Amino acid sequence: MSATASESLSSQSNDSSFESLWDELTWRGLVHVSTDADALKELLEGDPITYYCGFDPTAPSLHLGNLVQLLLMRRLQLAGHRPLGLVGGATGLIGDPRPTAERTLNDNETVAEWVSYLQAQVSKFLSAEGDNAVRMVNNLDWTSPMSAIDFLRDVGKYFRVGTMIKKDAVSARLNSDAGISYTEFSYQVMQGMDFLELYRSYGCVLQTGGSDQWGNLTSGTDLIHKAEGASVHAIGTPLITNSDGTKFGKSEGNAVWLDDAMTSPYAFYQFWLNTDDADVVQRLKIFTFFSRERISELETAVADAPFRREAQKTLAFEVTSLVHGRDATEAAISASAALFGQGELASLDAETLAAALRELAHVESAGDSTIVQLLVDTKLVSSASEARRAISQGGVYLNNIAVADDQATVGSDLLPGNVAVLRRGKKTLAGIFVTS
RNA sequence: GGCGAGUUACCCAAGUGGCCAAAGGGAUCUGACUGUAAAUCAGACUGCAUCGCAUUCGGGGGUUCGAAUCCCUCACUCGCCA
Repeated sequence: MSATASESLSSQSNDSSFESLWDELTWRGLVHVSTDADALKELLEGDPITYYCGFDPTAPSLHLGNLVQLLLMRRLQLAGHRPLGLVGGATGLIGDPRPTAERTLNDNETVAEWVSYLQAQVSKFLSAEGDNAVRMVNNLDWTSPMSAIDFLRDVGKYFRVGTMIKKDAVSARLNSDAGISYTEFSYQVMQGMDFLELYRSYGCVLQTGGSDQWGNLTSGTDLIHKAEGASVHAIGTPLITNSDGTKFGKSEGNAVWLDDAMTSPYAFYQFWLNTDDADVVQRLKIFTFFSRERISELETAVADAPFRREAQKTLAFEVTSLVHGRDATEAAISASAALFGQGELASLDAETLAAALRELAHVESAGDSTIVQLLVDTKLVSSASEARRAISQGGVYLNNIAVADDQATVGSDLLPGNVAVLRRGKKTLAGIFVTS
């Protein structure tokens, strides 16, 4: 990821036209469930509080679902509150129960490595300056020294199994064929313990997370209530869904990652650019710092001139800049313009074309490679059979010309700079750099 | 510990000896229509290859000319009873 974080951090602000931060958060649709709303509203308007949100190292990078949390944290920080960024070095070793099936355990070294990656990513989205600078914590630090006896006596006693099995995540698993291991069953206890620890060490009184984490969030508030007699708070953000019912945050079946090595800035930009009309306003509210006035303008633009896709373009620009920085975003836009522009590919100059192709999946190849092979090499398809199938369905294009023959090669009909653009379907592209 | 039920392709789910590479639905992909949108309609959807071949129905072994389908065994899951 680029190092342009501070530049965009300093340009961010909450919308001052709202009476309170709470009103803005609810307007943006960021609150799906919470503890007592009136109390929370009052709390957020008062003196700075300390709050936290946890991220488990289940992959080498955070993804778009996590971005919702990061931006919520940032909004709270902008209002003067003090963030704790928790990366779950301990909880990541246990595994949060998914509704469908047991997780595969990752080994300690892998998890430790992922912890360091996630810490760097979280840090990027929160300011490290001022008296409410972000502080990073790792639950391995207080979990690891604890003995099993201490855990069961000091923490376990506060947890009732009846309550634990009623949590959605657990009951879903108990009612499924997959069942649940004691390991994952214990997850909510560990997360509850985190909140208690942060309450004691930092005076942390608010935890945020996805609504699918609600059971884990309340496990913390309940524990603090019992162990310390204090009332603390939790906010659960909604699950972001697409209006057509599909899962948000998937591109070509893959998760959209924040790490530019896992999802290129070009692919990231394209993901946002392809947002449905029906979803774009909601996305602007959640993923940008635009004021409600600005968002309202864009909403009008979608209604009046949907074909111009102004809202999508603005959204894509904003979010890509936020995550990858301005320079990478400009490059992604240039590449998009070159590849999806109205003009002939052949009329582009070699420099522009090469730069655009480097934003895509690309390979070097000899001129006599078959199109089928290149489709496979560029990962545009996953097998030679699929490549032939795609060609016979008329879904493969070389330099915008449909490929009819599955024996075809790149040939000599190249674009300036000895390159070719391979396309599958309407918008899945790859670059070919011909070497000989 | 005892008894019963189950494990099918990305997901759900049919199939109980040959007509099963395996019904149906969802997801996904492609085409048409479009705005690099949605909805709709059509097609595709194990792999390699020119009718064909190879591998697949939890793992392993067996019966049979032939098994996802029958037998043995191991693993895992669910339920009831202890």
